[in-house]
Amino acid sequence: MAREAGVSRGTVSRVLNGGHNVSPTALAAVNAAIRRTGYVVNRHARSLITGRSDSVGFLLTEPQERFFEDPNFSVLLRGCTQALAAHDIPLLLMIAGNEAERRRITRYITGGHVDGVLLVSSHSGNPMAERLAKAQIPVVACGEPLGLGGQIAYVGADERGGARAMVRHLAAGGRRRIATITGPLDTPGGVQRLAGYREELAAAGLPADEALIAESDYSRAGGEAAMTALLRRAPDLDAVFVASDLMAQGALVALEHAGRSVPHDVAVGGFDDSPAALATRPPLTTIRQPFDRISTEMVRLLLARIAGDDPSAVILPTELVRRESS
Amino acid sequence: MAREAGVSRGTVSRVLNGGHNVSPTALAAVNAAIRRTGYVVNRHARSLITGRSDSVGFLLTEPQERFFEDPNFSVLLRGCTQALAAHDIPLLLMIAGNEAERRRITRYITGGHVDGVLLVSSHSGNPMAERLAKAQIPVVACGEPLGLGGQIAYVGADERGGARAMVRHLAAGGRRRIATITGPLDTPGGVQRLAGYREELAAAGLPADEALIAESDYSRAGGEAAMTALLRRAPDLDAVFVASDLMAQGALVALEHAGRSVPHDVAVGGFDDSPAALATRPPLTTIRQPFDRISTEMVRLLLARIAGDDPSAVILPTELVRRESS
DNA sequence: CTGAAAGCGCTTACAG
DNA sequence: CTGAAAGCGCTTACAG
Repeated sequence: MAREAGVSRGTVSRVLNGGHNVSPTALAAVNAAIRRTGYVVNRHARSLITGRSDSVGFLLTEPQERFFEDPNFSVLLRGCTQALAAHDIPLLLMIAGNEAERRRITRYITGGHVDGVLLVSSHSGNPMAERLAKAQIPVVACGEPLGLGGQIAYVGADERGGARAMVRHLAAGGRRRIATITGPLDTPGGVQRLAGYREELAAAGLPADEALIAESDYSRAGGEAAMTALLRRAPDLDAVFVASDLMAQGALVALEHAGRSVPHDVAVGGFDDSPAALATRPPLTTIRQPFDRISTEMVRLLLARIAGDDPSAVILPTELVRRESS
Repeated sequence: MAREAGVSRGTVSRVLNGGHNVSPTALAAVNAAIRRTGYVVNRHARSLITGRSDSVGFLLTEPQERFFEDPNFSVLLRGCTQALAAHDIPLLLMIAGNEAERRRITRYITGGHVDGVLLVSSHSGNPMAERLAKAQIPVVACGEPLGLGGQIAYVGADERGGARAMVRHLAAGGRRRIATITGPLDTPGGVQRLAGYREELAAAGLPADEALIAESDYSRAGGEAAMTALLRRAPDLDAVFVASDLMAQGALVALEHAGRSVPHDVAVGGFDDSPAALATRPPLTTIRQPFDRISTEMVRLLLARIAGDDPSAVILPTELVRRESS
């Protein structure tokens, strides 16, 4: 290659790395030679020197069923792959469903095989975020990692605001006994969406009633079970804000079994605007999470972290999407 | 490391690469030192020598909506990640939704960044398989790549047999006007499942009727549209075999709009046994594709290809799963 | 602005 | 079975 362009290997390398301190003549010669020969740098040789891998990990720490079932993960994964591809950075997919895998993957990551990791998991109790932060690995989480304030960069949606918007919408439709099915209360989404529900109920002058609140697990089956429990505890409910579309799918099944028509008897609101929201009968009114922008921002923050920036947080707005379920 | 174990770097390397030609004493010393220091080989240095990257690509060549919508991809992706993790091989996710991306990724792959690729795409008309094969990249496809017979290893399910089993099941339920919604007829799944439908209809002594056949695109919306068209063309149909669960989800919507009850008026059978099959009302009777085994086999074949084996094909059995839609 | 040289951390013949 | 040595293809001070 150097011979092909009639310059030294050092000059070729300088061209490849930004073209600083290179004369226009040399630059042109090298670029021409690159074009002519289809030369591609050997990433391994480069990484051996620089100590960087020029790749990042997408780490999913969820039990395997969740990944199968919840379309949100695919959406996020695809968005991040795209955003990284624009920088010509490959994404390594890592799935840590249990402690053995978490150990193996931690070893792998701290071994320097990736420059940073995009961490996706609904549960914030999981130990990966902390371990990686301790090992000085640049990490950007999806959603605020509870209890690790400030140590880890993250991108989140305005969960609380979204929840309030949904409850406001249900109340505006004349509903007075508005129930909620929450996500796990050890997850930021679970906590924030419930907080928004409570706030808006108060703002609307509706009484708080713990019988109208059921905690669930973001799964379809969990949503169905929670809805069944709510109907037993509070048969007079006339609306329900379900903290994920997938759980809402389950809730609709329970409502159908109970002979309640949607939205006539019970108005239903979901959260996410995932593909699941279009798969239900009736289609779900829901809160749209801007997954495209979330992925883009996660990648931007991670690249900045890798370049040495301090951790920062980005909160993106959510939006009410009206369909037929309420 | 060599010093730590009191042997030469050559000996350490030999231990790391299988421990051949190493005395038990040296082996023990090296292993102890590894344990003690938490030593991890530098993959880049190793790759620089061996010319291999010790990683493989998972290449998805689908327009982006499909990946969002179709749970089969996630299932496959997860299975392959797991299977590779067992060999400590990272998976690079690559998504080529358009020609520009295909070009970039082809360059990337032929640049030696991965040792082989797992190719997933329903359409066989796409040019990646051929390009990669030409560039001598080990490839294993999911489903038989049409028109590339023998050049490319692949793993598939017994699509035709599955289709036959479903039609047999519908006929056994007393249905006589059995329609079908096919996948795209430039995909192996589209072709094979339709062939199975035709064969079994003939075997059951039921007349063939082209009005009962509608081609679609594996999407939910496509399934809905196709079902609507079928109901118009053949209002007397009493069953429909839909070539994917996602399309069946759409078909159920169309049937509901048309006021046909399932399974009473129309029996519905899907294909895949994807998570979508459990999300419908009623749950779908479907043909189970053994995605777990498919991923495992794809990985096995790819590793064998990389090791120098000739391309081979594996066909896995499918199975009827009875639920409530027929 | 540019070239010669050192060195990144491994693997692999080659002697012994 | 083992060590010394060469070399993989880059990048990066260092002189000039």
